[in-house]
Amino acid sequence: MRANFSIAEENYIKSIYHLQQATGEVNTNALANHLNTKAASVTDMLKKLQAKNLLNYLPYKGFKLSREGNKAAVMIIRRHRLWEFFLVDKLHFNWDEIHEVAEELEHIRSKKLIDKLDEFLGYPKFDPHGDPIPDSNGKIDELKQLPLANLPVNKQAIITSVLNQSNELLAFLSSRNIAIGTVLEIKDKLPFDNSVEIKFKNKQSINISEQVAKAIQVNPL
Amino acid sequence: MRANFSIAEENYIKSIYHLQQATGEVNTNALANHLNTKAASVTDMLKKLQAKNLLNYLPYKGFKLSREGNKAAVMIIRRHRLWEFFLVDKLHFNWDEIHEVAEELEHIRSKKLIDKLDEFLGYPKFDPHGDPIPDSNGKIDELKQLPLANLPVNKQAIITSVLNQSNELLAFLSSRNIAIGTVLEIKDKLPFDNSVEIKFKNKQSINISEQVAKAIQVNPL
DNA sequence: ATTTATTTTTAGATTTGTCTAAAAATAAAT
DNA sequence: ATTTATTTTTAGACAAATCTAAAAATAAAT
Repeated sequence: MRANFSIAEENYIKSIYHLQQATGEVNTNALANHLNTKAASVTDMLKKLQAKNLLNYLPYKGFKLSREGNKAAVMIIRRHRLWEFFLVDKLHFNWDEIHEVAEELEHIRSKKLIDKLDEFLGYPKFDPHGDPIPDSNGKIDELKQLPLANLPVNKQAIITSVLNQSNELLAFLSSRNIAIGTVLEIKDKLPFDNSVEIKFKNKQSINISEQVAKAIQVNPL
Repeated sequence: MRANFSIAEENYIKSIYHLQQATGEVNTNALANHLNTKAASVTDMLKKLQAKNLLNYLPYKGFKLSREGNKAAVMIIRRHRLWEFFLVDKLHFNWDEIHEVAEELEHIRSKKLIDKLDEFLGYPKFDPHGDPIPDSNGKIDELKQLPLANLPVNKQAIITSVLNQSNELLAFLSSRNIAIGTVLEIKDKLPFDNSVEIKFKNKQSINISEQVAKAIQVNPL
């Protein structure tokens, strides 16, 4: 059966998914708050999602996404994150400007569009915030993101995001060819200033200050 | 005042614009037919557009877009055609697959998104169907499209579209570096087979058969 | 174990965009 | 110039998504 949900339904599905991920538990009020709406509206929609088998919902008891609802959520998130990647990588948006626009783009439901966009972008694994992008089958690289400063020595990792978005830092990183997706490992941690000696796959090594190493988020491979 | 219309409103505005362009006159039934809806629904929406000063509407007498409505229409068309260009040029969609998707993308109303997309695409002047793309001020290169076969000798023109979408023809054209946007002129028309001798801006000349010259649509410069 | 507070759901109204069926205005035809 | 046909508009209903206010269920507190 062809999945085809309204924009409102998709926003609920996505919010439930995120709240489940973040807190394990979701309740009506939390969801209403997250969606900037009222609890009564949430109840109405829960019943609708239940009727569509996207949700396991027992009045007053609680609710969570069904297997099918989960699948739908993952595909919405795939669309959102691919568009975010596009906006930053191709259109050169800043990281703080993309969310709103991606929020609209994510609702364009053409499987072909998204798969072709994915191909065009080079099958990126992480969006500009470092969150993993589900593949076309809905598989997600589970991410255990940590600051580069906390990465064990000699453990390979991939850069997934940078917390500090200052132009100075971004310019510094780009001058060193450090970007999201760069693979590196720490060869040494220098105790007197907490700077780290990192080595790229091309064997080149450079030294990074503690502040920078804390801002760079990585995902161990 | 920030223009912000619903998707339904935008679809009406766009349809009225297109029908005005095509036939000069629009009436309620024609618009209902074009939008795949009913005349009563059209009347309702006309009143709403009138209230927003997008339309000059006199019940029973007729209606047409106001200056402001026209401006809105042009911006919607700009979005639609830029996305169509993107789909073909970047994502390699075929020309017959893009309309539906562009129909959805056109409603994402972020001026910044569209202007950045325009820049990314290299400020294209024509969409893949050869229709002109309005610039960010709403200015349109008015198009008097004609088959290359009918272009006068020694008159420069730009290729705006190709009628026949067969793979063979597209392959032939691409092997000769002929594409949408290519600037050329006819140096000679050979009467015995109606083939034409065309010359590119780089001074190179080749011969094109009558069939091909009829399929290539150009816009005189 | 009641009372009190919180959370969730119902009941009923509202807005947007649509519809059908009937009425009103305009156009065409005898 | 009436009658007939066509077009357009009104009137009233409906579905989706939302809201406020009140009721019901559950949880917390004395």
